[in-house]
Amino acid sequence: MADNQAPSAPLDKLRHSAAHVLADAVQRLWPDSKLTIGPPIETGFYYDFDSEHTFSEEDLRKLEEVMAGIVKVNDPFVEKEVTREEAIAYFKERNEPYKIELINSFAEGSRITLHSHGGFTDLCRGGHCHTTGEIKAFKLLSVAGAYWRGDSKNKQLQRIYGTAFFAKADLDVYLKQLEEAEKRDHRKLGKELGLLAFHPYAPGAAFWLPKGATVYHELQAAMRRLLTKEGGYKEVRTPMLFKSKLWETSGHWQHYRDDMFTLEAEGDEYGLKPMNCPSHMIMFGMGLHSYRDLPMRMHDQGVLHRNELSGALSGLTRVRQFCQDDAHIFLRPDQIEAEITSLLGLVRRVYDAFDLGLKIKLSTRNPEKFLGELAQWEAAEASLEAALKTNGIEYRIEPHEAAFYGPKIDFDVTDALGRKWQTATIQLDYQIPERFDLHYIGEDGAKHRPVVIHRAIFGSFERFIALLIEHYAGAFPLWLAPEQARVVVVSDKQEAFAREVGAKLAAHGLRVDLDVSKDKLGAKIRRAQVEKVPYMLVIGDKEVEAGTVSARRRDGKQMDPETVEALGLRLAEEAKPPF
RNA sequence: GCCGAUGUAGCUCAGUGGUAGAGCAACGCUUUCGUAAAGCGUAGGUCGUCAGUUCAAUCCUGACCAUCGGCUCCA
Repeated sequence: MADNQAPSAPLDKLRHSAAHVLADAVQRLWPDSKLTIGPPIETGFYYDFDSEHTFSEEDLRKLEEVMAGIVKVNDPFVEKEVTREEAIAYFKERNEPYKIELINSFAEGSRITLHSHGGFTDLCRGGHCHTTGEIKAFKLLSVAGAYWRGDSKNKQLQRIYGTAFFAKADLDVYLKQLEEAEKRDHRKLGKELGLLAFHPYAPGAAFWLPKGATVYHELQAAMRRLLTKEGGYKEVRTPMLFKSKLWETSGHWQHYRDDMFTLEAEGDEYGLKPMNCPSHMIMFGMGLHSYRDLPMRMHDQGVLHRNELSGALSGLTRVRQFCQDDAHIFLRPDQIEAEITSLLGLVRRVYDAFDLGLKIKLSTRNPEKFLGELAQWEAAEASLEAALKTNGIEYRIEPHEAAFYGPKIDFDVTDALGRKWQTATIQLDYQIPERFDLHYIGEDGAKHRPVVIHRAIFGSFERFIALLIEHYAGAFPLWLAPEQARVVVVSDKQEAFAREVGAKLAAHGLRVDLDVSKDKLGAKIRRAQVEKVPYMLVIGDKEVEAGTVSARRRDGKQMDPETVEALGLRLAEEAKPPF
């Protein structure tokens, strides 16, 4: 814990204390286990161990029992300040090499403290509750692998995740939430609702079934319309496969090759594009551009491939083949701030339409992996930050998280299980125009270097759809619903009229299906509910006689009878994209 | 890629060292029914793949593939 921030919030203190109690329990049951670190996190806490013993799910239950015993004894947490030498001697005697490594990494003159409860002592900056007895409501959740100090070159440790709350009721609420969240998981719902599928022959690449493809296409069309009709963008299409020469020019060969799929043909090496930017640079470079034509905005929904590590793949949120709602904006340096401001507005507008919350971060230069001059980077970072500040946007800085070509503003959405996923991004790039030797003709008649903004609003359609499925729990708003209305007959006597109703609604551009199966009405209603169809139209003798329909909404609400024409107009209006 | 777990019928899941079951779905018949599951019947599986151990492997062992929880990495 020593190299982490000392917890300040009371709940963090409780959880940090729970991590100590866990470490105590682990060493009681498996004394050879070496301690490393164990901080509180947003949803609880974890502790990383280096142990000969492999922790299993059953072990977690045993550990919980031992922890409960420690809690019952109700020992106080006690702090003791020690010198570096004392600390090293203490952990040397206890054979705790990781703790010694931590102590050695502390800056000269650091205050070093030990925290104990009962007979257990850990190197720790502090931030505990008063006694172990306060940790009444806790649960160990899972075991995972984690590298020592977060570096994949280091030894892999075993991480035990847990959570703790002040009250049992709070813990129960949290566990219930986890359960509910699992029901929204896009992988589960994607299968159940027949939206998409995967196959072992194409790991990391989705099969979009008709229903899922509908959602995909609606989103593509909506974004295309927004950007080209209102945003001043032109849509382009570019090749997927390029000779290595391009990737050398773009810098991808040097910085991104491990993530690319490559192949050989006629002795030439090719790479499948992992991003659209290089193709757009080529396009810009094909013509001569006046300063009057800038900003020039190219939108591209092309297919991208990235050779992600097999263990990193995850449903739709992390795939090897995907499309972004990508665009590159070529502009003059004096246009940057206005463009960023308008992009921030665009992102807000789209996410508000979905009622999705965003976390915003400014990712700055990675000192190990960057192209170009330091001064330019600093200028780029400053202009992004200025735009955020002028627009009164709350953000946090993520050091070292920039792309290799420039700093960026990233936008995160949280999934059903509380994991954050990056979606929208706005990246400023002074490097790539340089590498592709791009220029425009200025007012002065001379050549000038444009700046490039890489940006995406949805991010990737795949990831965005995953988040939407979870956000709506599969119950898409009308404009995205694969099947917008279902006409259900009470008995097959009404089939002819039902077909007429279906055809009339379809004529309004609505996606309508008919259920004329022999099941009872209740079964048909249930099926439509389970499939989360937004509107059901039950057609019985009443409807046939009156020549009207009465829609049943997905939430169970029964609408007043109306003509099919009136309903069609109403639904068509509701089915318009919200941006 | 690494650590750990999982893989049985279209789906959800039982199960055993002596070559497998349930519910739902599918199909057939009966029922024509008013807002969340009608009844009966039929069919459906080289138990992820490939090796090995064994008289015998879906079960034990190993390798591989895929998926899941994390780590690393990232839209």
